[in-house]
This record gives sequence, C-alpha cells and structure tokens, in this order.
Amino acid sequence: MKIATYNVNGVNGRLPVLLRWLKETSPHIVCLQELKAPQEKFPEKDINDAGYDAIWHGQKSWNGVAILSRVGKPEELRRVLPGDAEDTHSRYIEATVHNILIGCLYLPNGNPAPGPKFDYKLGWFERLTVHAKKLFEMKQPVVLAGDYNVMPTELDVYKPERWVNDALFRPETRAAFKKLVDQGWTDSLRKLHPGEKIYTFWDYFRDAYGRDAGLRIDHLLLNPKMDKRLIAAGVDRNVRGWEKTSDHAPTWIEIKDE
DNA sequence: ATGTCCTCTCTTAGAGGA
Repeated sequence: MKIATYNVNGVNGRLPVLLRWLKETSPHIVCLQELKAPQEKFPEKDINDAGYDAIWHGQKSWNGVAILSRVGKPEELRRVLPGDAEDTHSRYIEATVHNILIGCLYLPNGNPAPGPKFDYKLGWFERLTVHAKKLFEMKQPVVLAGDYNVMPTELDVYKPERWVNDALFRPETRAAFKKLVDQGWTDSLRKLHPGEKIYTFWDYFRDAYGRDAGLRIDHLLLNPKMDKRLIAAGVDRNVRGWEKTSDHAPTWIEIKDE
C-alpha cells in the first residue's frame, strides 16, 4: 500500500496535474497541503470520480489540507491542531484510514525570520510535538505526513550556506524537528536512503528544477508500528517537470499490508 | 534585491504569501 504527501499549491489551479498523478501512480492514501481554496470550493466531485473519498479543511486564499483515500472513507478525528484556540489557519487534519492513523500537516513557513511569523512557526512546531507525543504512544500504526517546511540536515539543501538564516533551515527550526523525531519517529525517506541527496521541492525562481537546486521539506514520519511495515520510499520528482505543476513533488512510502 | 506562480480583490493590476 502506498501513502503519499503532496503540497499541491492550489488544488483547483493544479487539478489536471493532481488527477494525472493520481491516475498514473494510484496511491492508496494521499495527504494534500496548500489547497488555497475555501471549504466549498474543494473539487470533491473530480476527486470522487478519480476513485477517492476525501475529507478536507479549506480556507480562503491560503493553507488548506486534505486526506484522500481509495481504501475506505477517512474517519475524521480532528481538523485542528490542539493547543491554541486563537489559531485560525487550516494546517492540520487527522483521520483513521484503513486502520492507520494519518496526520496531515502543513507547518508554517516562518519567513521572515526572526519575527512574528517565525515565532508562530516555532509555536506551531511545539504544539505539534506535544500532540505527536500522544499519537506516538498509540497502539495503532501512525503516519505524520506533510510539508514541514524544514530541511532536517545539510544533506537536504542544495546549498546549505545560503539557507542558514532562512526560517526553513535556522538552527531553532532544525532543533525543533530533531526534538520531534527524537520522540522515536522514523524519517522514512532518510531511513531507506541514508546519505542520498533527495529533494521534494524546487523553487519556481531561476529554473531551480532544471538546476536541481532543491530542498527536502516534505516528510513522512512513522511510529514503530508503521515503521515495521516500511518497504520503500521515494519522490515522484518527474511530476515537478510537468506543465502548470506545483513547486513540490509528491513524496511517498510503500508499506506492507497486514 | 531578485526571480515565479498562486489566489483574492476596493478586479484586468497589485498585494500578500510562499
């Protein structure tokens, strides 16, 4: 079974790309981020016609997350990350799918740093870490998938020295990611491809994709129950080369069926 | 500083976000 995460950068503007990718690769469960669509403008019919059930949490203009499944309708558990009643961004949705707990997240970008946006990012990260601790301790297999807006190590950036002051790579951000992973989570792509240069995002600027000036910022973290079933992991980087494509590429894991 | 692409609006150009 294949579980994927994909920051689509506008689910309606990107619909042909999304549908083509779903058709060509047939992932069983998909986490989407950056829908950039209000709740009522999610293309539910097209998604259903492609063979997927979906739940989503939209927002006008920005953010927005969804979980798609062709192995049973996602049973929604929550659509807000706990810990801040004032937080109105739609950046988290969680469901049980096929007896797997799926957390789909879109962590704040945080630029410019330092500043209020960076503070919001670190605060969100802390709330995620608190919530993840509870999920980690569950008996069920758990996947925390999404756009973390973090390059965990220098290996995950085409030119680390250029990014040290950026919110995606500052020491505080990397430390926050490490604190989360150190609860015991498996960084699935890195586990199966240690030492390998893998990117999931290439800027639209200056032909970043053509130059392979990329970043690895989309991650699938697994608890031990899920890690045991991990078979393969990768990035559909060719999708980044399609017309009218997102700046992210779909990132996925393959797991053993039980 | 810049580059590009998305969405929305006091809309067909500019702002905000990434």
